[in-house]
Amino acid sequence: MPRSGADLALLLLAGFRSLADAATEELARRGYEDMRPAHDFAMRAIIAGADNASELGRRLSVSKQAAAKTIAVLQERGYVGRDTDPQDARRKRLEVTPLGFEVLRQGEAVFDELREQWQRQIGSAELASLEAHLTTLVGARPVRLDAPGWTAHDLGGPA
Amino acid sequence: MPRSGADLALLLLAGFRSLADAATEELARRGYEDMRPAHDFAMRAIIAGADNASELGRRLSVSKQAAAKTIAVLQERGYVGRDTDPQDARRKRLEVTPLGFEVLRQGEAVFDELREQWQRQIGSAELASLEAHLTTLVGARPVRLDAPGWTAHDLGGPA
DNA sequence: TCACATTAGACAACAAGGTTGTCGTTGTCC
DNA sequence: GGACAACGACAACCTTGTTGTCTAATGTGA
Repeated sequence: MPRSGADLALLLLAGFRSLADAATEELARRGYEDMRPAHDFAMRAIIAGADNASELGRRLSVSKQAAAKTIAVLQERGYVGRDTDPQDARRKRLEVTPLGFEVLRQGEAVFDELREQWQRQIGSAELASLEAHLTTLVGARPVRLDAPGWTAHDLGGPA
Repeated sequence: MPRSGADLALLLLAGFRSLADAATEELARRGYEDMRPAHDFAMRAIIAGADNASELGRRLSVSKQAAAKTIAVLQERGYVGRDTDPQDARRKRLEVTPLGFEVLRQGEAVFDELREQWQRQIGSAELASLEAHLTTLVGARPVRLDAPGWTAHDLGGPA
């Protein structure tokens, strides 16, 4: 049982990686290779209204150039489409394709399965309370997505 | 309250980032700029016996070349020293310097403070149970540090 | 209406932290 | 002694970020 604060941090990271790695693996098994959480986040942001690169960058707290790179990947794989905005010739309007929606749907299903596994392991009430407590803690000191950055190395994993 | 598996994953990530960001900020405030969790992990591994680059790579589930790069940074900042091994001329023996130990000590103090904050927020018993449950879950499906990599972008933050 | 500031997106250069592959040197084992 | 393993160094490259600069399009205020 961890006692130090550092152990607690590591535990949270391990929990996240455990879920995320399993999800990525399963998604790859289902034919969606190289899907990464960031792609998921980006697509959701696009759906939520960030329909151009600059806006997407702002939503993800990332430079517009970085957002453009992510979009390029997503577009290459057919998950998002892009066409010029009739209202503003500077903009390229983004939209998630049916294939993109399919990936999102499957990703959600995979995560839900993983959560059910956890529920079976520690019990429904316990998992719910764990989530509730974490929500309290995180809510009290909200994640600063614009905080100093973390890289794969920081997070204990190879890239 | 989160219900989906994806929300759970995000919650864990948010928890980690919340702690880690706060710790890095505080450490920077105390004069240790550019300290990253990876540096901390690496130093601990060195202390735990990974006293050469190849071994450090293995412990961190990272290539020996990547480990060497991390060591170079740590050495440059005076946190670790290196000298040739009298027993084996191929090896360069690593050792954490007093300055390195000082950073580790302060890092620990910072994390412990953060943990205490959390304890005050949700209660000692609750935090302990959260940790215990997470340990169970993570232990049951151990974090694969050699799994497909996660980058800062994946983790929702800029680099 | 015209000048000026702002914005979108493209492109280039670079940083950090990884990867693989190669190589020379050193150790170990039969 | 010779084959093989392992250490560290070096180089090339990938990914995901970052700035900075540029052009084209748009908005705005005198």
